[in-house]
Amino acid sequence: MVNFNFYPVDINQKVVDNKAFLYLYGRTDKGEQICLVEKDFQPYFWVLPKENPDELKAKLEKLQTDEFKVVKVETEKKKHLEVEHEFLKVFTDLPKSVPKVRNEIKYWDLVKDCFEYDILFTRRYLIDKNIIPFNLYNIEAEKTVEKGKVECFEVKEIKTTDSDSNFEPDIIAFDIETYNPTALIDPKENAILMIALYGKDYKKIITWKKNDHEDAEIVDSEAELIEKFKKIVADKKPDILCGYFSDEFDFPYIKARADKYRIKLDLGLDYSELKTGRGASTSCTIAGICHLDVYRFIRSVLRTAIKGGSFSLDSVSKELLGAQKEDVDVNNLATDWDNDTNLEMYAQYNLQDSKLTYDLAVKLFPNMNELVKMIGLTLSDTHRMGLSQLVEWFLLKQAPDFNEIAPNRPKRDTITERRSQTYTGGFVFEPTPGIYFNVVIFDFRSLYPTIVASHNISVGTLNCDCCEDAEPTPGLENIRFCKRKKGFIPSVMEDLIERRMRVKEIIKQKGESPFLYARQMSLKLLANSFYGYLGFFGARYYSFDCAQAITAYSRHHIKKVIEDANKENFKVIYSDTDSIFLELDKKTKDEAIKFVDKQNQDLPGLMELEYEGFYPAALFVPTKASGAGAKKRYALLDDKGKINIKGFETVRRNTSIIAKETQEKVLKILLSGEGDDKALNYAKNIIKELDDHTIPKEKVIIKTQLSKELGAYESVGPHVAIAEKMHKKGIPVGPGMVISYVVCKGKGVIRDKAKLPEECSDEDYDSEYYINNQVIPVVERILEIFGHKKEELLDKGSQDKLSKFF
DNA sequence: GCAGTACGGGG
DNA sequence: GTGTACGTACTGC
Repeated sequence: MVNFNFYPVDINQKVVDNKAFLYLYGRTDKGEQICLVEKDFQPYFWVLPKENPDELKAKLEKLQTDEFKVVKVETEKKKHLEVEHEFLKVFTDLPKSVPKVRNEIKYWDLVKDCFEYDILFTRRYLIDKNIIPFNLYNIEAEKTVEKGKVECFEVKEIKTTDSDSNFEPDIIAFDIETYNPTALIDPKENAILMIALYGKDYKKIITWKKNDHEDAEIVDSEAELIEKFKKIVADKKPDILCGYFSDEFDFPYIKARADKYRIKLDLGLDYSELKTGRGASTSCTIAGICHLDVYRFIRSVLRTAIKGGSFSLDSVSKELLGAQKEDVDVNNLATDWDNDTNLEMYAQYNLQDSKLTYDLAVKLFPNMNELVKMIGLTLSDTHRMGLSQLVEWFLLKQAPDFNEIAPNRPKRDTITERRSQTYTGGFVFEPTPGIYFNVVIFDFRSLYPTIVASHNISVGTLNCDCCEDAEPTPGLENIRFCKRKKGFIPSVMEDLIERRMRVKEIIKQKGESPFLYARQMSLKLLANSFYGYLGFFGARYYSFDCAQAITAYSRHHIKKVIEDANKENFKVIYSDTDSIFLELDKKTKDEAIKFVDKQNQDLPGLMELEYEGFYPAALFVPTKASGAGAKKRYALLDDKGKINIKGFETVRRNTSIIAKETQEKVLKILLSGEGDDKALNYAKNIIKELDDHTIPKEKVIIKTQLSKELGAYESVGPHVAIAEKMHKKGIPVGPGMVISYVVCKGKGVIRDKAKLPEECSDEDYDSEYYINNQVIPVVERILEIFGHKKEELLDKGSQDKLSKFF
């Protein structure tokens, strides 16, 4: 018997001799990578009997076929949605028998329902044993022999430790560059030219042509490059191997090339091969090593925190690291590779991408670590989860502490039904379009979470039997919540809010650290996701009435603030859900702050109104339809002179550069007080330049991606028409390729007028199209505020030509 | 207005 | 594998 301290990192399961074993990989506190084998955990699920539990128990105990077997049945008192019942805990021989047994018995007369039959075996184990990845455990184990790259121990006991020591994972980032003679990405045809790896005190670029980069290692062929990559991963033994978009690009690409050379990509610590997901949205996994796709985490969890709108490595790095990619046009790589030119430059570009990925992983690790600790699943699982999934697994993790059995995931028809139901959202006070000066913003801190906690909103407290005469939810006569007993969801919510308040208190006293910041952010993120979760059609704990009650309470509270503000002669100009914009008019900033303090004395429980800030100017635009102020579309000038644009046309790839530039410039002119005439003239001038064709065609190119084979399209969009033209000219086209085109003069629908950029000159583009469909739409509603009509945007010279469009 | 399709990230 | 995205915006008809 041996005893040591251990940080779990990853978990796997395997069936050996018709028994399911669990393999917990990780690192000892001495830094050795090892594997623990658990042989005594049995798969199970829950059955709720209809009336006669003993009869059902006896029948289940005898259930056995060639395919599956029930090995044990236990009776246990558990709660389901806060109501106690007698449940049967049904153990099966193997994990895969669980769904089989469930399918066999679900229509039995004695069975009312089955629960928790779709929780993956490895996740079930982590939750039940309360094993939290990256926490330190004391292990009693016995040395055993298993096929693998690391030492193996059979677990006898796993004990929690008091240690607050933080696990510091070894992280390696990687990135590939591929041969790209066409715009088409094709792993069947095109080789991997370089792989860069970057870690703490480690950097290397592997390539198979002469390269003068000081960190380059030259091998003889692409096949050797892949072997070398394998060897480095095996030698460096990282806990985390990360890439950027590597779930859907780097790893599938490497796998495809390895298959071509019949190289086994046995990166797993048990020599198992890299598992690539098929199609979009699936993950690539390596046994024993956490494959972290930094892009997935950013997209799924940090999406609201990224202001730039794009999740590209370059823009995310700029925003989070203040660093950027090398300024290299990777489109020339194939040509340069063929000519043996600039290869050192590409090696540096490759290395820089892996460095940025590494730096992002290190920077975001505290956040991911906090989520892992709250959710209690591996980083590999956690970092790919969306907010609803995080809430769901958080609840699944908490449920045993409340003796709760979780509801099932909804079936297709339930989802359809849920999707069709709608209810009123937050309160919106529509702004009158215009420009305002000296604006103050208030907002409720964590509005929905504090409502859930303060008003006891939970599936099990909804319309309880014990408080029938309690006051109903404002505006919802038939919805009220228990006043006597705190519900499951409000309990965990209150815990989240209070934990966050404690962390913030520590930050106040001891100063901020990345770790404390990450902890409070993660708590906030999770708490804020509950409301969306309760109203999400795919949720186990879906509750239409709870979701609806939350917004009803929010409307009630914000309307009260607006009323009070108006009474005190603040001018409310806009309000949406949890925020209120006021024009100070004759009032002062101090008076606004005092108003907030007074409001807080009246608010219940954990609810709180905050003074968000002061803005010298704010601009609201009208909607197309009503002419009233559009919600969530405004631009602010802050007291540092910076312009914040909210909710305006997000610029996608298929918008021309000229449209984006014009909109930004017009807003800047208006907010900085240079006057609407100047803004109008600016826009007019752009329109004139488009009409005169003095704007170069580069600024009017529209780019759209081809998603399938040419023959597979039922409807032919402009980019498909162009792709067909390219195909006829002998240019290879296929799925994934970005088609650039310019809408040119001519007759018919847009696809008839689209041309390849190189086939037209600055003179050929259709000014009318760009003026009417690209530039005017983005500026007209802004200028409308000042009474300027579309027609004013047009110079006399072009008036005739364009008048027919209005 | 509906249905079908593309977007994202990567080279 | 006790699994198979997702929410939004545009175009064509």
